[in-house]
Amino acid sequence: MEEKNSLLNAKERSDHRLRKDRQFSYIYKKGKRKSTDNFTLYYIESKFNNYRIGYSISKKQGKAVKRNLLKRRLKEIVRTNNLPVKKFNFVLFARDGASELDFKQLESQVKNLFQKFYKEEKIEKSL
RNA sequence: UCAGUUAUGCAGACAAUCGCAUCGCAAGAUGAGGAAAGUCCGAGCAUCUAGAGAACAUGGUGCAGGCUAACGGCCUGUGGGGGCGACCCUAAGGAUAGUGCAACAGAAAUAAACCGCCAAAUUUUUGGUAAGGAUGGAAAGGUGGUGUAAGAGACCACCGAAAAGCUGGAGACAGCUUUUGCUCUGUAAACCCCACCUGAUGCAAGGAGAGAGGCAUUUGCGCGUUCUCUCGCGCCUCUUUAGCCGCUUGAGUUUGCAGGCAACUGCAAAACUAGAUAGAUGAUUGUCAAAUACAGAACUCGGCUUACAGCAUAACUGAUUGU
RNA sequence: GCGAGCGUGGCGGAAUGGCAGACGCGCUUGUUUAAGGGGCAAGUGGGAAACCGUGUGGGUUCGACUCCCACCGCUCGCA
Repeated sequence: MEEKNSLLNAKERSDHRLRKDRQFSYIYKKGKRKSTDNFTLYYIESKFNNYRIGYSISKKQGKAVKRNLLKRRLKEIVRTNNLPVKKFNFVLFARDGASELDFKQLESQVKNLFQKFYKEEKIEKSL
């Protein structure tokens, strides 16, 4: 099993990222979702013993610098708190106003969002 | 000291922990901008089956000379405009090559008599008159005089305009002289004329590789159109979502010397390492007076335009006070 | 990244360089009706006024929605 996974993920990088448009559309269409004021989390179960996450930030959020900064901060928050769970795929969608928040506000909102997800799926995980 | 003009520079640094991208066996090394932006111009490069010349078409540029690979850029000047000044702004060829347009107002808009003035007749007419009024963005050069019935470049002085000549300058143009009639409204960011330039499409180009279909045996095809010349080739259409190449060292940068008023050029030396593809720089803490503006490479250069916190430096101008 | 187009009342959408807002929809008032709907008539950019108004700022012109330049916003195409 371990071997099979490593084979399947041979081309994947170590950062557990979703990158293909097809994967995004699939999760938007088939997945469940949870929301806070500025974010929506789409998620779906996966058959692999792994997780992957994608970030979506529309052009309405601002110019390139603002969008890049927001995405970096989201990636940092997800990484340091070890939020995602294996056997799931996620899309973290930033809604209007998200780029105006500072790092601490972002962190509390994203944590909140994942807690909602844990509760729904009955996953035991403490932050 | 106050007010101002011009030019230039910086665009956080260092340390610690965790994390990202490229290269590398590894250790490790390197890792966004002055505008990377807008995509407004000019090129390289690639493809359209190759190239040269002429004419036309299309689009563009527009004071002169120079710089440049090139430009609609830059420099030095000329004319015009603004400022006491340092200095700044300027799409600035041609309106006697032709055509078009100029609403409303006004008597009349490129051609004149509405009011007024003068004369004659005489009770509402005729003739003269562009000085004055009124309209307009624009009304037949302007001001003052002579003159006259009243007037008028009809004549005179000064200013202005046009043409010709001479002088200076590389030239744009400037200065001077003479003559002319003051005959000649504005608009070319209206068509246009003149001079010069100009094939199209953009790395989502395209290439390698892979695949499918159609036409056909000497006609056909080959960069907007036509013609001339030299040539070439079986032709046409479509797919390729993943990956590979294109993908970074260049008309480049810095320093020194030399030439040039300058833009810039020549020579010598030195250093050079972003190349991603859901697209790499973040989080936390400490120190510096503070770290905060505009903002993120996407084939590559040269410009232009626009955005911009906090400063720093140099030269110059005007005013005031003191010596 | 590259390319193309658009911007005028509340909405759609006209307007040779010459009174901005034709025309349609909507809205308001009056009238008709027992009432509503419908019909008919009038009005409808902002402002007390001066005046300002065609995305914004300049320019050309006597005069600009229209021509030129720069910027802003929106839409579409190219995988």
